[in-house]
Amino acid sequence: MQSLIDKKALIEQSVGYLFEEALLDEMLQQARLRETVTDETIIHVGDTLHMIPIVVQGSIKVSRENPDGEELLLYYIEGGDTCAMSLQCCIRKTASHIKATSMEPSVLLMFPMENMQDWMDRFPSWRAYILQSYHTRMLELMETIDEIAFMRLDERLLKYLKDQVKLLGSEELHHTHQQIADDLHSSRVVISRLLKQLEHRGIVEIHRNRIKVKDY
DNA sequence: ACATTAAGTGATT
DNA sequence: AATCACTTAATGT
Repeated sequence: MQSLIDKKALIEQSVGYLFEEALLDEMLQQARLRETVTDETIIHVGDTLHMIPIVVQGSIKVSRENPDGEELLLYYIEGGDTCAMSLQCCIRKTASHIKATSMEPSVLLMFPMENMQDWMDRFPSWRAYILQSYHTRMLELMETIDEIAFMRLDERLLKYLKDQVKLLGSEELHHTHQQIADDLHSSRVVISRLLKQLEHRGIVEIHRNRIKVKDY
């Protein structure tokens, strides 16, 4: 079966080095593949999750969203990583507090939440992986808080652009100013002006729907 | 040619 | 740094 072979390869390459054979075998049996397109929302605020995702290809951004639909980007998840928050959400069947959006065409492995308690009990490597994930997310969250609290918006914008370039693997970003403003929880006008400044400093080139980061 | 959407700008708070 | 009100530019039909 073609899909089974693909799945095996994907599991091997993305998390093969993390887990023991027995767990990898079970993962192969249980995994469902999910492919996403750019800007597809994977998890909405308020969703209850039944599967826990591991990102194998591409990149996902995780944001906070208030009832008015205003957003703030919290952190990114890329290859081999999971969002530990989704685990708690799965097990306790509580609504998600975050929104997850794929930033590029991505591939996720989805595991039924029925396995979670069992895996936690039987596989030390799985426990370690989940704890590690919590820790990493916590550090990233602190970094984001620092940025919001201590950096000026123009510095934040520049860091955002650099992060996006690194994550997407291209210095050409196909974002509108409005999208950037949403991620940083600012306004389109302000982002346009700051981008213009960066352009004058020779750091970026601005085109419609396209920003080239030259100097990073 | 017209409508729609993205981006630029001056003034005000 | 945000918001308003408006203009200009790019793109789709």
